[in-house]
Amino acid sequence: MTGGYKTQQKTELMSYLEQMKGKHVTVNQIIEHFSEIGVQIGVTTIYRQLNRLVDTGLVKKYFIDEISGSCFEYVDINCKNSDQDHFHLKCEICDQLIHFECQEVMELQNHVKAEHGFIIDPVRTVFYGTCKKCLALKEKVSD
Amino acid sequence: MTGGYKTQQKTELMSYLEQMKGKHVTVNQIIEHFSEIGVQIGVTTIYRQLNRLVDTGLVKKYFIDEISGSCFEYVDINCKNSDQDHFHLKCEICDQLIHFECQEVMELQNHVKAEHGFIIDPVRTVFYGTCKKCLALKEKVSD
DNA sequence: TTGCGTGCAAAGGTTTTGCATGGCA
DNA sequence: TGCCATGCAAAACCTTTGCACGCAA
Repeated sequence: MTGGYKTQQKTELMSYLEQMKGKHVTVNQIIEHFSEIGVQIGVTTIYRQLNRLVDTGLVKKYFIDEISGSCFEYVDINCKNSDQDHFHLKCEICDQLIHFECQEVMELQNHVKAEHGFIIDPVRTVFYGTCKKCLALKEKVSD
Repeated sequence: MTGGYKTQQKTELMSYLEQMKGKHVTVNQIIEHFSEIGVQIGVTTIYRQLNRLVDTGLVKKYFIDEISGSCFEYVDINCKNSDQDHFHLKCEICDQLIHFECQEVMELQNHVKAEHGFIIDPVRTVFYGTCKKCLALKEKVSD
């Protein structure tokens, strides 16, 4: 699928990414993880594999201001093909990924297409913000 | 307001940021600008002042993957509550980043907050998809 | 055997820090 | 005068690239 040869490093990396599905992972986290479980894998390899995965669309790359360096996230392919019609909300505090089906978003999609000529891709678009729980917690603290 | 002494470098930087209000500015752009108009200002100073401005909330810092390095944008305090919030559209084909102010998105934001208890963060959220030009090109090709 | 994958070392780029100097109040 | 701001140089990062070696097919 990804092409090329099958190596231990690739297998281990994919395994970890799948395990962390729905959460963002930094290169440092990956390095630490492999260090902990005693798997030998070079930084260069991690970067190269991640870039390849991003190119093929299996992994999404994004930036978060509090964290130095970029984050990566495994994208579930099954999700990709089955239901095109839902979006994701992602809480920046607890990292929870929320499946999100909502008529209003569909309408926004139509509006943006009609008025701005832009077609929004639901698979890649993630709404970042603060979820219910974390919001409640936040308000509690500030009291 | 910003505290500290008033220096030529600070004044020049603020002036440029205000002039570029509503647009993203990279450190490189700032350096080039001052080089062009013949104002002496060190890179260190630019970073230090920008960080200070971000801390005070006068400037927002963005991380956008298509650009190496971070982006900064002056926030007009007067408009902070009205129409300062904008989103970004990013074309997955041509990589263009589009500033996007739209009533419908604000409404969606309100809806999601009211119905789903989730507060969408405009700074972090990017709509991925296909822009007008690339869409036209796509359709042309498939004809 | 072929050629991709790996990993070291080095380079490239962005941002921060140490420190001496200069400028504001 | 006192202290903050500046800017050079160097360091600290993150990421990519060159190259030789190893390993999958």
